[in-house]
Amino acid sequence: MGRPPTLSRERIVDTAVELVARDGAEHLTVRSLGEALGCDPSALYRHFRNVDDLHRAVGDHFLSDVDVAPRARESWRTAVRRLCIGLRAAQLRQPRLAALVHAAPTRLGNELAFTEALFRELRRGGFRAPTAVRAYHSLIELTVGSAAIDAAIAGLAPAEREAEYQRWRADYVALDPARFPAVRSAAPHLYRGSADERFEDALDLMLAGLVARR
Amino acid sequence: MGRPPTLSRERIVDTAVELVARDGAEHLTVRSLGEALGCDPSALYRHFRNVDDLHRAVGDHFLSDVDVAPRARESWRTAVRRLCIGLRAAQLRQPRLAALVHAAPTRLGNELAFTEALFRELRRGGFRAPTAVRAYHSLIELTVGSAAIDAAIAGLAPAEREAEYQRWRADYVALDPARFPAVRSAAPHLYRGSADERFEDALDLMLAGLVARR
DNA sequence: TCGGTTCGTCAACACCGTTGACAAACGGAA
DNA sequence: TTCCGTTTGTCAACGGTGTTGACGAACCGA
Repeated sequence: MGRPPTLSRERIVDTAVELVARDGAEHLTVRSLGEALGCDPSALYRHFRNVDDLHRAVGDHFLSDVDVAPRARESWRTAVRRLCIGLRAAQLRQPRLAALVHAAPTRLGNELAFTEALFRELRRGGFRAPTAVRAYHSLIELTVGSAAIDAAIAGLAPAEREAEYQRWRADYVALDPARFPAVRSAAPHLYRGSADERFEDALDLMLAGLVARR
Repeated sequence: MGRPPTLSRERIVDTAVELVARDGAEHLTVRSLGEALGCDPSALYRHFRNVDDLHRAVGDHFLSDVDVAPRARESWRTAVRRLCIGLRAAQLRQPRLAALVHAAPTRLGNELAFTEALFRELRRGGFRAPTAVRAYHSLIELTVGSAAIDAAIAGLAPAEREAEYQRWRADYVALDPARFPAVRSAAPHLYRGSADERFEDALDLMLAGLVARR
């Protein structure tokens, strides 16, 4: 009964995902999404309470493609590493969500599956409950946290991103060596490579700490 | 020569800090700041290139009370630990503003002083430039990132915060042991203690990794 | 055929950051 | 003293954002 819908939450989310993939997350606006759907922007409010609600749905969609299935012949350490990298990648695919929502765990479908997988691997690594929890919290703090701060820059186009890094580096290189000797000598090496590489560095450091502590 | 200025970067930043403290960082806009200063919003552009420039200046202001002075008889590891904990504390003091700023380093006075101190200690710990930079990036990623995601919950009153943690824990405890065995058995230990303690756990893990790698 | 319901459209509202033209207020030079 | 150049705040506007309420088209059941 009533007018037949041309839109649906699913179609909207799918289009939003395409739009983010094509133009970057910063171009995902109610108006651009309306245009991509061929409808008036305000029509979206028939399916989502507000733009945050929409962002959540899009974020959930991205979280669904983290591969949490156990793999044969994979060490617990490699598995934990892979899980965290996958979580980060999924979160960076929806920056706005990564920056806001991760203050609290959603405790819903995809996130539960991920959490189970992470604890499964930690247990396999020989960590008992209280220690495993501390390791879990540490890994999540690093993975989700770093995704949150990398989200903004990850939304940029590669060329712009590199230009931004270069600008930061230039500022550090230009420092007075008398006042900032340590920073100055480290400056040429700052913000080389990708944020993903820096995250993996940090993750490996933490994993090394975990192994040393076990 | 020229018309005498009624504004200055310092007065603008001070007013912005008051405004953030009173209304929260999400209400810090060019227009509201102009009103608080009793001037036209566009006047701010005589002192800041854009709103990002302003945000960095305000954010840097909050870093001023991190103690970065070197201490006698303090190991590099203890010093690095203290510096990171101090940085986190400063950022959690203005949670919402931290959310605005954390995307990019401010590269201004207080942040430079902090960065210099951190590199000074890492160098003292025997790390050479490229390795020190990787350690620096890892520590910052963890410290700033975890502050970003802890910011929201840190703003709550202690009682509310504990109630929130208990709610999360209850959700995990209520899970079906058949589908989520690993999470279920870890559940009673989740979100015990403070976010600060969990951060220090993670930091110690990373420091242990650093030592192991050195 | 009629009423009720759904849902996309349209026009507006209240914000946001930012810019360019303009005027007021000064110091120095003529 | 007059005039000029410079600084600096004011003003009006532009294009962008999310959001809302009135409206009408399109359908179903009675």
